[in-house]
Amino acid sequence: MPDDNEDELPHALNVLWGRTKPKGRGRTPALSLERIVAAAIALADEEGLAALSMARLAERLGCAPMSLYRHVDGKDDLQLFMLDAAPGPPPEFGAAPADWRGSLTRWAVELFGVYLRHPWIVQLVSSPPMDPGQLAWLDAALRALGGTPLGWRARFSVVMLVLHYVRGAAQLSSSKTAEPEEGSDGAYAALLTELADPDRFPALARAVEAGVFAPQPGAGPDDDFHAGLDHLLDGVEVAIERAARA
Amino acid sequence: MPDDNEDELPHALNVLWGRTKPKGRGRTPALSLERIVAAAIALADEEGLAALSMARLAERLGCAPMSLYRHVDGKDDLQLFMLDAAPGPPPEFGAAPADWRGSLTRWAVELFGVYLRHPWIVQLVSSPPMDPGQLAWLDAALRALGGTPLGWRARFSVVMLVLHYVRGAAQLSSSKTAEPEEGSDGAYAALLTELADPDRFPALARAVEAGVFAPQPGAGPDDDFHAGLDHLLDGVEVAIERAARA
DNA sequence: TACGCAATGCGTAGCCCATACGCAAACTGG
DNA sequence: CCAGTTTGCGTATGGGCTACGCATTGCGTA
Repeated sequence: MPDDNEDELPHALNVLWGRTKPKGRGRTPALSLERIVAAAIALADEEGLAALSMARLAERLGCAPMSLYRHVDGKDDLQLFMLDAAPGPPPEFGAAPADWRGSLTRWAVELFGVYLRHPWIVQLVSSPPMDPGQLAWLDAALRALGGTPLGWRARFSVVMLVLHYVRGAAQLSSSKTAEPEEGSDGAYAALLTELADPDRFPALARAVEAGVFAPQPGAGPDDDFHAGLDHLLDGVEVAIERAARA
Repeated sequence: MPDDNEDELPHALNVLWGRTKPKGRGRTPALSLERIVAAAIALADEEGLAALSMARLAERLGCAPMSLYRHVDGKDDLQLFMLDAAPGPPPEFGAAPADWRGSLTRWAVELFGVYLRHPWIVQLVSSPPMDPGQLAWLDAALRALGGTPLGWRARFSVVMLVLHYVRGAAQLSSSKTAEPEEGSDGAYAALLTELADPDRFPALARAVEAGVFAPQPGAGPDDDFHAGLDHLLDGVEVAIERAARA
């Protein structure tokens, strides 16, 4: 693995961006980077990020733990590969779609779906994205705003706003879905009812009393997400109208 | 530690909410929960969450590793205590402040400061908050909207929106600040310049070209945060005006 | 065909980590 | 002074990541 130094980059990036030697002389590989990454993603999806260890991954692939290190520099590098591959391609729209709000909404909804299917992504993200997979999503979001009068800086700000919201909402949604077996929100609501002393937390007690944390009768789990997203995009719309008048 | 079962709660919560036995008979403690939590917070602040291990924490406290387990049920419980203690008290304002926007802005800015001083908080949050420390912040944010015509459900949605944004912005800001020694953003900008192929990522390439990722000459690091927050609150304002007309 | 190079698979071993268990130490009320 | 109680902590177990080096396998070439 320590073939070239090329940079101080995490090596996963050198591979992801195609800085790789041709190499065709040696033994035929029984393992491949793609298989390793796919197995790692499947394992994290099924049993959570905490269950992802090199040993368990090797077991799932039917190879010895140390064999993985021929294709991956270490666990951190493996996670970089996972972050690149898991989201898949972003939604498609032209360079300057007429309906920025619809495009950005579609982008947000699809990304929300990705995070719900791979909850570990949110826990893993720590540094700014530098891999092709995540940059493609970033580019798509910027393109959704291509028809607006916003400057590049404002567009980026808007995209980050939406991105942060999607991540937060997905994290909240997964944590409520994943834990107990049955009435998941119900447990949290009951606990808050007991803990929210009206003298100490007046507003919270009123909110609990109003049933904010109880599951909505006629609403899916994505309805809260859509409501918040609409608030957010209302603010973006204000900014766009303001920019159009300037 | 396994004194009462009281519930299926993580034990840290039983302590935080005052469900504790008086106990005054035994050996004088050389360690205390407060000292342990404070040392753990300091360690995570200085060397990052990855450097927080029971052994290193004990070393810092001058005791044996296993001594910690007399006061804490395990590492997870310790982290619950840290999450409760680290934020400190939220900003104060009355039950229904006249200036909701100013109040919520102050709340967001202070929370942003908390996250910048304790970057590990964002990495640690996974389940909905149930400790007094975090609930106090939640209550304060709900109170900031006390004078608006929004319903409780809408208020909660707005608070979550702001919370998600603050967390995301703080995570981005810390990851850029923490890594290299000098021109931190510069490195990311240079890398993107090299990687953002205009054919593959047209919008991203244009944004890089426009200097979006270069550090602003006459701007502090919080300016991006404030700009995004204002967009967001513009959207909240739209919702409030809409609710007032109904 | 036979040889050597290149690249892979993987066994061993070292270090760090969380923590169950049980005993020794220290203090207090009677 | 003793019994009871609570704390401090030594030992040991099981798991995790991974540096290192050797055996294995296939290709290109003579």
